Amino acid sequence: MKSNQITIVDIANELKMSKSTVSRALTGHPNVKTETRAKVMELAEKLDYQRNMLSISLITNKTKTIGIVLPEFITSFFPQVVVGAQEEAARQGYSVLVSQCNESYDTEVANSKVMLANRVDGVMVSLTKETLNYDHWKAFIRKKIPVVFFNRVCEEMMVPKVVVNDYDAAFKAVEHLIQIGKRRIAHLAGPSQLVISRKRMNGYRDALKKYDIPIDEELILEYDLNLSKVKMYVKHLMDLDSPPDALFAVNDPTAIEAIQIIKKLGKRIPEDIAIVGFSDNYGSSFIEPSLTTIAQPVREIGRTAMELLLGLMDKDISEWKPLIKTLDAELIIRNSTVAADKGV
Amino acid sequence: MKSNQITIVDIANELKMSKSTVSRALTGHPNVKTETRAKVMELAEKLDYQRNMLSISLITNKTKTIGIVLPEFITSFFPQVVVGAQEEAARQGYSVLVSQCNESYDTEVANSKVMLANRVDGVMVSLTKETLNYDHWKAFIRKKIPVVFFNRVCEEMMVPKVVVNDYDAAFKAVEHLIQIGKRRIAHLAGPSQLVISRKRMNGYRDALKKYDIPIDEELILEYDLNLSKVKMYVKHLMDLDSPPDALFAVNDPTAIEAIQIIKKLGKRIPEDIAIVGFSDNYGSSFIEPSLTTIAQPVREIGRTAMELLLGLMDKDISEWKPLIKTLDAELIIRNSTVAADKGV
DNA sequence: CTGTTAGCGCATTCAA
DNA sequence: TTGAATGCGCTAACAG
Repeated sequence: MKSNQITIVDIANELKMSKSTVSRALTGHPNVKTETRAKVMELAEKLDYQRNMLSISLITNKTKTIGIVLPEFITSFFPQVVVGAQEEAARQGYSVLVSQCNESYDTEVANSKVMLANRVDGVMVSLTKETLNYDHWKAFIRKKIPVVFFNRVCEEMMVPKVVVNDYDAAFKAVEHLIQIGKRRIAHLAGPSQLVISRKRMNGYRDALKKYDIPIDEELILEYDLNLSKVKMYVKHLMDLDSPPDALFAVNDPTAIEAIQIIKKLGKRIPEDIAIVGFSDNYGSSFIEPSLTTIAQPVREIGRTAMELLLGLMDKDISEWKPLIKTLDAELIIRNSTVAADKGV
Repeated sequence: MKSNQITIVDIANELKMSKSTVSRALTGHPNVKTETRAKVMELAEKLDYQRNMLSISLITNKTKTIGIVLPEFITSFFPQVVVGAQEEAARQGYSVLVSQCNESYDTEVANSKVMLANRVDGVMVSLTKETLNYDHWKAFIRKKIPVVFFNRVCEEMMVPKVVVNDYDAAFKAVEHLIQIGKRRIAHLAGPSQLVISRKRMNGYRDALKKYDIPIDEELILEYDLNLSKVKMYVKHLMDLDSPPDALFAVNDPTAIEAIQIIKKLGKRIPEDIAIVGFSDNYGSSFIEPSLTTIAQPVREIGRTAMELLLGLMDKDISEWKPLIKTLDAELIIRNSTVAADKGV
């Protein structure tokens, strides 16, 4: 079926010249008379000619499109990453195909197929919390399509990754809790298949060790990031014979949920229990008490991952270096750990 | 440049049959011997063959891709709409190309060109707050590419649109403020070029009229949705000789900002001033006091818009009906208008 | 049921 | 500097 859009042929006919000349004029080829080029450009403009990327892609075997596959789209984190990534992509003349997986492994696999079918030039991936098998991403490497992971990365694949210093940040967060005098620090951790969960957990453990605080496994709960379960875990912790005096949550949505539950329980934050989150999501600054958390350079993560990915574009697969970029995340101290005295 | 991916030719050669047979087998054409099809499918599976959508699109002149152009990606609203839209698209075998405009008209125009170059089969659009000229979208109609607007719609274009009953919802919100005894109700409105701003404004005005409350233009401020300016507007209102006893904000981010400022000013909410927002964004339920607002069926908006758009796909342009779907938005009453008595 | 041929829109050889 | 011819990977029309 013929397209109903303007093509090079239309321009060529109108101008009574060959398609190849028109093509050359349009693509900025040097061997075209200035006058000819001007005529072509003018008519193209007038007819609102738009290059058909499909045919160009078919020939060049490049689509100038990057796939971005995300675990979810609900928290403010991933959309912001996309903004950074898209900015960098646009700057280098690339479009972006975004898809989110509702934290489902099956959807992730399906989305990876969509990316392949659309012949993206590369993919930027953050894994779902369910993902344990990486064959669908390894297939990209086999087909020489570059993959860059960010945030939720795959450890066993030797490809570039962009992460924040989760370990250090978690360490600092817990150290902060210790420094304000807390000793029974609970950790509501993420699922252990996620590297970030494990790193944050390690930071937590090592901070306690450094200050010779015995690690009480009773205070460490691993959960699947399903927010509706936070209530159960928090209640469980608060019902312990010796309840925690602080809580380090794996992320902000979890911490925010916990704050609301703890307030309903009639406990004071931070006096009875101090709380720290991770990511500085929207809302963390105005929940009461405001949440002490770790701020991640969100857009920067997207921009960097895209930069790394596009950097692989013209290189042979043998030159792909599994560079791991670690960006700094910072502790932001707010009222959930250090109460401000302000009149209400 | 040859692709380094498996093609139909590879399979045909290996199996010593014609490309057309392989193609037919792969696409589920009826006229293929079961045995032949089985052989092809098996080898395709084994070689991890992936159909090249580019060439198919070039032939069929359909990309099975829908563009979604958004004004921003920061508030939780638009990403959620995308989730709904993407679900429906996937259900019907379509991919989605998402781009956001940072509320910039120029970026919107640029993004529309990207969509054209990528030959999307249709676009789902919500305008930036700057957009006053719609030529770039009219060009789509001229090229027979269907356009559906949602949320921030273009009134002068006769295409399908998905909106919520902004007028009614605003009316109900203000009526609610009146019913709890407020009389000097201010409105921090959105830019008047946005239809939603005007509709919400009209709902506000008509509610006051219905209850014979004189409209005080002093209490109506139009602003550009730049949150950093909320402080100025709120202070201005509170400094009036006769300050407002209620505030209807054009959206939740604005209302949340206002709440924080008013609290710092030492005023009580809702006693001194009650506040209502619009959209029920993330955070509105846990800011203190929790925000009375209008809940929009966010995913439903995305799903419906995509449905409308895909519904136009096989139809001739003459059959495109400028159907306007209006979804219901509901008032959610929280503590920013009706204080709950709870011990702290 | 299977093979052959043409062509989608364009960039890119090779000739002129 | 320009034109003619080839083909990217695939589907569809036409034969056999």
